[in-house]
Amino acid sequence: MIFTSPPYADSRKDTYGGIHPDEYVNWFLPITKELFRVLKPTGTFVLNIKERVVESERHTYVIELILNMREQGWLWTEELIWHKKNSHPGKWPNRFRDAWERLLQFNKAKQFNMYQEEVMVPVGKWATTRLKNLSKTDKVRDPSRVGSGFGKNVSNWVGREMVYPTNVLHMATETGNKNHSAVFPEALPEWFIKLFTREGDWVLDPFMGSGTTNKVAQRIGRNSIGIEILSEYFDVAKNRIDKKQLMLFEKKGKYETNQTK
Amino acid sequence: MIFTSPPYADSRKDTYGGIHPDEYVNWFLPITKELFRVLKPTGTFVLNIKERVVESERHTYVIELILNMREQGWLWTEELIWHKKNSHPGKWPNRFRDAWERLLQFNKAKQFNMYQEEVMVPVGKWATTRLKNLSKTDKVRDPSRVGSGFGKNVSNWVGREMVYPTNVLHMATETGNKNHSAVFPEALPEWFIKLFTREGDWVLDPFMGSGTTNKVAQRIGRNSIGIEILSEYFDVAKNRIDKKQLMLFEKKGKYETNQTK
DNA sequence: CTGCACTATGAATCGCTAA
DNA sequence: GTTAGCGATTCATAGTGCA
Repeated sequence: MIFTSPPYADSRKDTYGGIHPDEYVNWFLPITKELFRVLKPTGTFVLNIKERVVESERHTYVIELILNMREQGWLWTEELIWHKKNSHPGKWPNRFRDAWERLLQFNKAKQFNMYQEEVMVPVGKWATTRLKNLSKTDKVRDPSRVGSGFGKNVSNWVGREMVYPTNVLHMATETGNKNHSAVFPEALPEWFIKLFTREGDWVLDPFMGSGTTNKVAQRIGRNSIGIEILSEYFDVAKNRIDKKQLMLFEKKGKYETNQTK
Repeated sequence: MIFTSPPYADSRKDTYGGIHPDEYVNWFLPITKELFRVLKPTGTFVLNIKERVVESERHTYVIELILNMREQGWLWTEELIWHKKNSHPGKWPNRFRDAWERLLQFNKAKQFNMYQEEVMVPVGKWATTRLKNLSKTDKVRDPSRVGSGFGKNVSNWVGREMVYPTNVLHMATETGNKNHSAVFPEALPEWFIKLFTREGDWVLDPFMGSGTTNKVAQRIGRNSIGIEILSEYFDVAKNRIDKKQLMLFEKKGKYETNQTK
């Protein structure tokens, strides 16, 4: 799988060079093309992104990116929401605090690897009271009154302690650490790595930053690759990841590089 | 303001005729053009919508609609999230339960009416413990470590009981009632009506359905207009809205109509 | 009047089978 | 070969009724 949180348009000018929102799509598409090339057919690409406000409007580069990636062959399977429970406070005259980001799920084929049992969550408190005494209809399949075809057999739920999650993830941002300005919590890549890979599988983060994705991958027994253009971040990542795993990073040799800002 | 939840593409085949996802944008654009015409310059249009899954992919009609509406002159000011706490259960091999919908905010100008104090929420429990003992840095403006220009003065929060909300709304869908298949909770239009209008202002719902928006508008002292093509829904709405308010609905006369399914 | 027990149902999606 | 129809699956909430 590929999990990444690329530099947001213009928002990290001091650290990453800052891509202008209007140029963002054209800057990113050559990269997604390579990601499409290297991802296995059963793999998944999860892109954590959010559009900036430009001149009082949400900029359209994210939704344009989706449309263009579909032209490259990507399937836009799903969009999950990361609800940032402890988002920055603040007050603006025309909007409220931005407390969510997109987690765009792309695939190469309709059939892909997904291990839903790995991310189950505890059932809600309602279950303890609801399932204490079952009525007669609770013990058989009870079809919906509106004829939707929906039905339920409540007795199937007795003893169940874990249920499947929804496509809304509630996670707090991590605070107070790292020399890296775009910090997502470890729980975020961990959730997707567990969901879309098994032990020994490979995880790629093409915008490694301080290496959170790779650190998590290492901790839960996945192989991983990180790519990072800035040596400051690379140094941070090196200190966070087990040394014996760094062979690929440390490879010697000269490389041809394009000129970049 | 305009608040509406149009028929979702194809999803209510039995009740609304069902617009095919591929035709959805072309079907909706003439309507948004008229909405643009009638909305005041300081007004706001809030569109509650979510894309269907078509052949294992999220369909692109919503994001295409955003792009096309901007061509009409609309500003895409913000996208808020409605987190549906009690979303439909269900299990699928390739996705989880869909627990959120989009609330797209469009405006005609950068300056619009917004009454943020009307939707403040109680401060979280963190305040009672966090503010009990203030450190030295808590009492002055403490700039962000990442150089974002953000700063905070914690002592400003002492004694505050209400705070501004975020752009993520947590509300349960309404259950067990109504002869209308697409029920959003009254709290949803209520939040936006309070935020974007004052008493006596006008609220329009061009897809009235069972009249939830109009009922709420009436309860909190706003004038409202609802438009509904199906007489069954109109009858439901009539029973939910105070009779003396129905003059506009009851207007006599024959109308020219286009042929519709 | 409060609390508890119980019931109904909500913008769903996938895959198989029959037409 | 394509499409339409149907069965299977599964949480959390609000409302009602009764003690």
